[in-house]
Amino acid sequence: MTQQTIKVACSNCNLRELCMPVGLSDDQLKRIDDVVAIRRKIKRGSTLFRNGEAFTSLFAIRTGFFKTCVATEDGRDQVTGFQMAGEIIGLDGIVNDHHTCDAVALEDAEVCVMPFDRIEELSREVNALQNHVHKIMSREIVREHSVMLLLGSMRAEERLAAFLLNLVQRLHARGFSQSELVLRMTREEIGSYLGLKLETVSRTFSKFVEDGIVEVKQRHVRIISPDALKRIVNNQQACH
Amino acid sequence: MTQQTIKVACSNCNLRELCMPVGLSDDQLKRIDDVVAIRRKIKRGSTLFRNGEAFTSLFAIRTGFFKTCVATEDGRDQVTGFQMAGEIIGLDGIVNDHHTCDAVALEDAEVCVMPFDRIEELSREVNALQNHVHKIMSREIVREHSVMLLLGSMRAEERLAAFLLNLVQRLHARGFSQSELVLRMTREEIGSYLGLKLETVSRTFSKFVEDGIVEVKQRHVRIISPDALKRIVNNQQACH
DNA sequence: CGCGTCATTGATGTGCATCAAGTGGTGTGG
DNA sequence: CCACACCACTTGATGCACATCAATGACGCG
Repeated sequence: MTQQTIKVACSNCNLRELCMPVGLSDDQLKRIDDVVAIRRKIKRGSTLFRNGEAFTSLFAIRTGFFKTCVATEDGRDQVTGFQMAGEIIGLDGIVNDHHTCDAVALEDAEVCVMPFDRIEELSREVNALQNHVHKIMSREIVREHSVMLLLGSMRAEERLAAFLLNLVQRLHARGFSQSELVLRMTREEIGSYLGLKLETVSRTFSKFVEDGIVEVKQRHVRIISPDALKRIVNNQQACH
Repeated sequence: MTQQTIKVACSNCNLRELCMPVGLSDDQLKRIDDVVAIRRKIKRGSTLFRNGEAFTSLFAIRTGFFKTCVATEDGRDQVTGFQMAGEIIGLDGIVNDHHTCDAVALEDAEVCVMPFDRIEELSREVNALQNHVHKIMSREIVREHSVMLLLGSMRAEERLAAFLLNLVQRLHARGFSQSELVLRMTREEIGSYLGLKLETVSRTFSKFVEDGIVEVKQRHVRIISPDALKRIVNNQQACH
């Protein structure tokens, strides 16, 4: 099992504003340092947790990129999300004390391990932490609403456009380019997330290239016209 | 605005085991009574809350049946869930202090209003309540995962079969029949939830009737062979 | 260099959407 | 109490978006 542990602190972590509530006192921050006691390294392709495993901790992604996926007994599976630095995974495990999906590293990754009983304990005392936990879970619920809207009512082009815009927006919030990105997942994984087959994802990319909306070279994508993507998502005519 | 308030208590509510944590002391129960201070009646067709409205409270459904739906600017919308007695709605509002979906009563309904700041306050002191809130939110996340799986990878028959089984299972947990149910929503609303058009929902119902799996008379549905429905969901051959 | 993985592109098939007509149940007002 | 209007639903005919099947091409790695 690929696992390695490192002791570290949130108080001087540059992702703090993504994971943690703002406006904490030094004392509160130090107490949170004690909760986030350990880091763990995950090799590309291996799992952080699997469906059925006991739930003990939430994980804050420090570096790397994950996918989460659910499966049915008959072998169908579906990517439910892609997660990047500063995002929290493992929330699915709270309700039944075991995980109900797999979390797979799409590149070498490092996560902060946050034992959930410690989080509950501390959030009873630090109001900002309590509210922060609630907001993180609510945010995930709202995100999933928008995925349901996408899966239930959008066409292939709209889905891929929404996907690209969402990805680049989250990367931009982390200091990356607004227009260039490197996909960490395969066409098949994108398709699974968007409810499409990989061929359809590939064809839709090609169509966007033809239309001059993006440039694609393998997994490198450059968005030439974000406005065109937005118009596609919003189901509007191309106005040229 | 259709709104009427009534003062009541959880401590003698017959839905308590659905909404509330178990194993509370009398003292803790009494304090929760103070949080769940008022009830509100909602007429069929009117909204409990709307997208954009300020979020202040969660709602526990006491009687009646709701749908929640999200919408895009360009007019598309999607039912994200159907909720019945004992279930909690409004979780979407926590993250940004305003609601991001509409909650519409599909029949005359009554809800318990639970101001969220009071919930946070009390759950700092009552561990069981804190954990209960976390579990409710996690359960919603897991439920949405299964809807994503449904929308992303199931065919029409599988979707409708899964929908019926889920509905009847929840009704059964509330003391209703395992085999008979009355749909509170239109074919169009079912379709919106399942990512299908109303005609497809209707045709799929007809197919199930032809196959002797269910009887349908208007919104009255009797499930003749739950096993056949399960086989459809699990994508198995009809065995005989 | 050769193999495996991932991606692209074309040809064909199909499940569901769309368009359209008709039915039945319900509520309303004369 | 009946006639009418309206809405939800059903069913049929047709079309289309995406799936499926298949062949080929581009990297990357041992």
